[in-house]
Amino acid sequence: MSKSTQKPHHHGDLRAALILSGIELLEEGGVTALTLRKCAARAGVSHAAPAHHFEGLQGLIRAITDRGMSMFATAMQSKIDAAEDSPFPRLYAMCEGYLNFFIEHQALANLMFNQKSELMTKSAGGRTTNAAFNILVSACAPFIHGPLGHQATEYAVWSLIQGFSHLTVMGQISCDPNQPQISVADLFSMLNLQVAE
Amino acid sequence: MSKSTQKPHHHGDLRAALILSGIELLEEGGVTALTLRKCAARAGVSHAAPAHHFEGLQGLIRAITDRGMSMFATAMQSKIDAAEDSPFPRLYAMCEGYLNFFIEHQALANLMFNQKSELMTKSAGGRTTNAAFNILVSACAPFIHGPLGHQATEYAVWSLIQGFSHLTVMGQISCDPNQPQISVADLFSMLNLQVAE
DNA sequence: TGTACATCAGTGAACGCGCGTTCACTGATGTAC
DNA sequence: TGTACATCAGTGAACGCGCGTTCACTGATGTAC
Repeated sequence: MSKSTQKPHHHGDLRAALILSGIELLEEGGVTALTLRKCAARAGVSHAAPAHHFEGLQGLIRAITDRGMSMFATAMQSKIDAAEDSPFPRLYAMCEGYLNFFIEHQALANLMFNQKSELMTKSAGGRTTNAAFNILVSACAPFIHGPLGHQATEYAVWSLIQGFSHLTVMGQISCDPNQPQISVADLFSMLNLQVAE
Repeated sequence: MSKSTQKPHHHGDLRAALILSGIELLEEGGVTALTLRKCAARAGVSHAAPAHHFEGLQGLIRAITDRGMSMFATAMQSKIDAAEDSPFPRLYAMCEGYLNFFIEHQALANLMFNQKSELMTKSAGGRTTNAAFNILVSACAPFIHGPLGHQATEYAVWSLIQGFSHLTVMGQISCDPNQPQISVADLFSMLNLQVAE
């Protein structure tokens, strides 16, 4: 709450600081490096302090996941906003945002996508409270057609970019600059997409 | 080595037993449940015994990964062997083996695919020592064509089935029996594949 | 075939470590009057 | 404006736990002669 330039004795926003510290730890040392004690140390408080803000390590992880999801949505949306306003460029921009997020926040993405959750499962209305998945659904919308409907398109696009991002980050798909690098557009040229009339 | 039906005092094949125990622990409790002490207990030996067979926990994890890769290759190959001997059925069979392995060995698959490794990175000749990836490459071979060559086809197929398997296992893609289930064939009908002449 | 000996796999006690959690406490903040 | 008091965030010592690792040991196995 405090906007004073003096560092208040009562931290001010320890909760946010702990989430940030947690993300840093995650990115430096992977999920095994994420502990309450280390987060507290990095935020400059005693190791017992986090108990006032989170329900154990699981609570912190939940908060980090939420923060990550919002960063993820932002990464995709800002790419889309910078793209030409037509279906293919928007789709590719979304996917580039997806891939970049994985590259820039590898361990965080790993944490987010290695939890059993239904954060991204659609409700009957096709929407969810998860902003990131809604962005993906919107980017796919112009391409929905055929007997398989939206499910095939969305799952194909999602699976393709999820798998590609994951394999890239894990070093399975060559990042060697001497090798010809495959682009998102090249990858998606393999997909049978056309703008529905 | 011993094939005697009597349980020998010197375990006989403790190394293999520890790998098996490790896989069981993994599948029961995820990667955090995988410890040397628990593996030893499950294999019925003292907790110091594994040190004679593995270089620490990392060594055990490496051995489990290797075993997992071989199970993974077998899962795909046996599906292919049971399929009609033509390109599409073989490709779909490979993918079903891929998906089934993830479903049946979730935590093991997770462990295998969340390591930075180049196990599956192709050498210049397009082959690798990894049997699983060679199976995937072979299944893709009939479809290679166009200016993008083998890379686009292989990466698209691999990314698609990897993403789909991962998202399915993580519960992101609905497994609700009331929802229309999307099949591997439906998914791959979205991919622009044709048998090269 | 028998004996002596080296090798090797597994034992069990002990160690230090980092972890999450608890608890009485302190000191700053906010509020009632 | 001032005082009394409740609330709340952070402290620091202490706890028990499971972990990997070490080490002297034991007892079975394999080998040389």
